Amino acid sequence: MAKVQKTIAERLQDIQNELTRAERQLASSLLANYPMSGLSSITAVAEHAEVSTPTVIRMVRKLGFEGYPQFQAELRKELEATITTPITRHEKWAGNAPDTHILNEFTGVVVDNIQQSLSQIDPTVFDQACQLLSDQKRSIYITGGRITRALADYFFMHLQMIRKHVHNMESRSSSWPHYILDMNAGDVLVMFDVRRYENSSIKLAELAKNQKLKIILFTDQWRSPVSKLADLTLCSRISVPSAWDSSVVTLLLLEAIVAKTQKSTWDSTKNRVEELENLFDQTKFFRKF
Amino acid sequence: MAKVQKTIAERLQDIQNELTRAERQLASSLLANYPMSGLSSITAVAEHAEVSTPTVIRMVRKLGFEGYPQFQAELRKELEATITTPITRHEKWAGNAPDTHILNEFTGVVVDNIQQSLSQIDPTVFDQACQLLSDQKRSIYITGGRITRALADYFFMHLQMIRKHVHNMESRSSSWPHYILDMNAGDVLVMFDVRRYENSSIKLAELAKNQKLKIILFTDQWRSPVSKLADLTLCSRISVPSAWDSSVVTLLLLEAIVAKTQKSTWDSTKNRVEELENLFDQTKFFRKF
DNA sequence: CTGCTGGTGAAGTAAATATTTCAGAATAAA
DNA sequence: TTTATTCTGAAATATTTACTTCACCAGCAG
Repeated sequence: MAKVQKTIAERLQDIQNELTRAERQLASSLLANYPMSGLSSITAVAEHAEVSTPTVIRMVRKLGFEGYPQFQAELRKELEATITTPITRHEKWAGNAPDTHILNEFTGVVVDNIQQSLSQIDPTVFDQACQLLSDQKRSIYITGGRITRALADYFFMHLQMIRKHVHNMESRSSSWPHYILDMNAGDVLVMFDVRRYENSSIKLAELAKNQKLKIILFTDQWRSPVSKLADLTLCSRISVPSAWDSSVVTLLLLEAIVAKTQKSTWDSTKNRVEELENLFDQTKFFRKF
Repeated sequence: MAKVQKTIAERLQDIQNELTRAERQLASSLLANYPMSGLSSITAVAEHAEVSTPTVIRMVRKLGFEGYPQFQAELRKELEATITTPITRHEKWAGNAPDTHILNEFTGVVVDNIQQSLSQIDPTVFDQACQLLSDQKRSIYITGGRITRALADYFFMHLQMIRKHVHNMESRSSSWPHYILDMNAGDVLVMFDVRRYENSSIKLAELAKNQKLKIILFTDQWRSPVSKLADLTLCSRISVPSAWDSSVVTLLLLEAIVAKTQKSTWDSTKNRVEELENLFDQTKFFRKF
């Protein structure tokens, strides 16, 4: 079994007696508030320990590094390993596959994306979005682009189960004027726009703003230009090892919004959902199991 | 009481809207593994984010620092405060929300679903599915149910970019005979069927079997009855704290399949994709940024 | 299409950091 | 005291890093 690499701190301790006076002075200064003190420039480190810069270099070489930058890089790596243990890293997701299998690789990145996206989301924005979508006095209009069409459909279908007045806008921008004609101030426009941002989106957002609509935008980490006009923007990380981007995080957000909206409006929507279930049962279109 | 100084991460979040494209790209790169990525030289940071060094300086100035070294010093200070107070265990997904917030609850369950689904997937089944879908001699037919319609559409759109002869079957079962008429032995039928399994799915699967089609089925952990007829079955865990089920894991599988299929057929599909990109460029329908 | 504006990075410059050299200080042994 | 040896930092040099300038190009208003 491979020997675990010693930390720089340990190595410093080990070679203590091979060090000269000035070097020991330096070492003790470094260990004093390890490892932060090693992250500044060689000059700062030398001054802080009250030794000369050549002393720093000589000692670093005794540790086996080629030069100060190499030493510093190692220190950074060490530090990174220390602070990034927030989640137990799954080496493998698909148990039977080697961890180089695309399933494992892909899944790892997606889970990272989830974590990072979530950590950057402002929960009040999320809550406000749910708030707007629960308000039955507002009509909801949903629109997606080439890629996000499917997400828009999915969201539409679920919202439709929860509440009235949900409209799934056609993709063709020529059909938008008809929708816009019907929109009232305070209505909500849900837009999806991810990279290869569509020119038409901006136009639509502007029209909607003129009608005093509230805009909820789902976009990627680089933010569609629509975000300047949107009232609420929710960003997802979408890069994965693939020729195309991932929609997983966005879908997760949509489902979470549906879950919360459904919970908060359960009293008023309970009947609606039950009726729907009955209708499906009656058509014998679905089997129970 | 004095206002607590915001962290650089928070400040970066705050000014997102005032940032330009390249700057956002940089900000996102910095936040990606914050704060370690900010501790190397300006050159390294710029390269890592794939922007130029002037962009780094400009953004750092927008944050109110005089120059990069000042920015870096602040980061170090922040990091020092963090590591000397190791309270920062990541119990939460959405950083600012309490862990009882639905975002955290929901996300936790979804990530569990991902892990469990993946651990139960046979990678050879996954590989075989990719294999079938890469084979340009076979036509592909895709069909989804009420809930899974959006997933089917999403999959269709991506496969269509990769290869020829992909067909998105209408939902109405009355239209299926037309498709079945065109199917040849060896063609592939991709089916989606999750709970509240649809009666019509079984019928379609039987018809397809008669035509000697290969069936790839996406279903839930309890398995649609179609799985008895399917050649390859891929199951996802779908329960979440919501009135409805989650499609996140299924979407993840679809994207992974697309990624692998695209990679394995890249030589032959490269031109197809590039041509497609050109067409989109020519229609000026999308903007570059 | 035309001329603007603002964002961007290549290239050049300034400033620092890192490294080498070397003279002299400190130490130890004769 | 000499003499050899080792250690040290000032100063010179090499290398990187930080910053500035500017031409170019995309996007956009007219």
